Amino acid sequence: MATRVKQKERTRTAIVDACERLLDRGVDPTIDDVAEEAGMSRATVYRYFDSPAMIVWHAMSDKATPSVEETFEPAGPELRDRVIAAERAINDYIFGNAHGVRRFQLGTIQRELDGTATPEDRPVRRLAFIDEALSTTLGDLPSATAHRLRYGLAIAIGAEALLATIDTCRLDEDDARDITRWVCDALVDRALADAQET
Amino acid sequence: MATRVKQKERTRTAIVDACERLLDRGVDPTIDDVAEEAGMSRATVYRYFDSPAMIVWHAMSDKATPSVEETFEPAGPELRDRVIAAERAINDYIFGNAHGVRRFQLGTIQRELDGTATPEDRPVRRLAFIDEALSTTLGDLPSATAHRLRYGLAIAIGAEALLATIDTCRLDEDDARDITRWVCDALVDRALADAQET
DNA sequence: CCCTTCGTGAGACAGAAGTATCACGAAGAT
DNA sequence: ATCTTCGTGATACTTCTGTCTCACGAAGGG
Repeated sequence: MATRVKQKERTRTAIVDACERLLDRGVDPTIDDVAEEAGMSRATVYRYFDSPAMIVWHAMSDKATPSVEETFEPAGPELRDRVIAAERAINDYIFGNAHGVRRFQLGTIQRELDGTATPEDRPVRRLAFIDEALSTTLGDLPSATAHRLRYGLAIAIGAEALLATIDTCRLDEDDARDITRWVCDALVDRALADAQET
Repeated sequence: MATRVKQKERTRTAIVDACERLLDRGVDPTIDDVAEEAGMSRATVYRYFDSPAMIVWHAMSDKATPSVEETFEPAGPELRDRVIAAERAINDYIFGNAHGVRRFQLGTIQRELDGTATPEDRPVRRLAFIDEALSTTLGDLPSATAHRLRYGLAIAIGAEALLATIDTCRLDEDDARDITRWVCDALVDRALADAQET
């Protein structure tokens, strides 16, 4: 049935691209800003996105993030090294783009409050890195342990750890990074210990 | 020189209380709503708070949370038990009031983006619980280890862990809680191991 | 008890969010 | 080639945010 799919796709992309350009310029875009930058009517933008926060959310989702390949290229097969490589890659990005990350997080929470959160609509980026980190060891871990490690790491690697350490506890960045590394390492220890016991 | 301190205090409290009542009624209050509920002028409310999010933030801060005493009353001196007690108390509250917690978090992030975040303006609640959990063992841990454990736990116990597990990774609540407990336990293991080495 | 100070109320105003309506014109079908 | 469908532009309107001004009146000092 899908009518005028390409046209809609082009419009949607144009909106998100316009928003990205505005974000790069450092402005906090309103719907009007995005509409003007994209060269289209306010009404059209509203047909695609409910709120400015949602456009920003999609624009940030499309932004360049570190690549999984480059991250693990220098890493050996050791679980500990690979996890630390993942921590470094993701948290370098997160802590280095704190402002944009917070804006993105604002969108995530708003989606949840609106009830407009849709599970399938974006893959969780960090999980690609975590899974790659676990890939060499996955066979050696009980599946329950692998599951706990996967999502335990997801708590310590990512935007939420930034919010907890920097924004809430008001640690400085070096301190925060030291702690996230320590947490990741502790989770690896525990996962390996769980594996031994079985 | 503080003039009319009590009057200002009364007005401020009236605003926050009005906001709490509205939140209890399930509405997402606007400034107008709060002003009407508090029986005062919009202008007055604006004199005390920059945005609706900030009123909500303060109202949520004042809401009843579990008490430190009750939480640790049944716990022994064992670090592991005390940490798990803290995890249960805080995360029971967090996961049980997810909606309000998300709204609160919205305010926290917005403060950070606005540059209006003020470190001293609220104590970080979870740290009171974490410190009470560590209190019996603190002498046995190197200070660097205690520091890492304190803030490592702060990542796993609290609103941000809810955001990471439920909202971002879309785990169900039981799964999420199992993982936060496992993370806390792993951090305790690692802290005790660090202490041994020294 | 008076008088200054200052918190408050009332209302105007601008900007942005968000909704609704209608006409236009290009995409897709026959 | 013609007709229908539907995405878009334009525009008006409502609500909320956030700022500002000015007059009132009670608190607190003399």
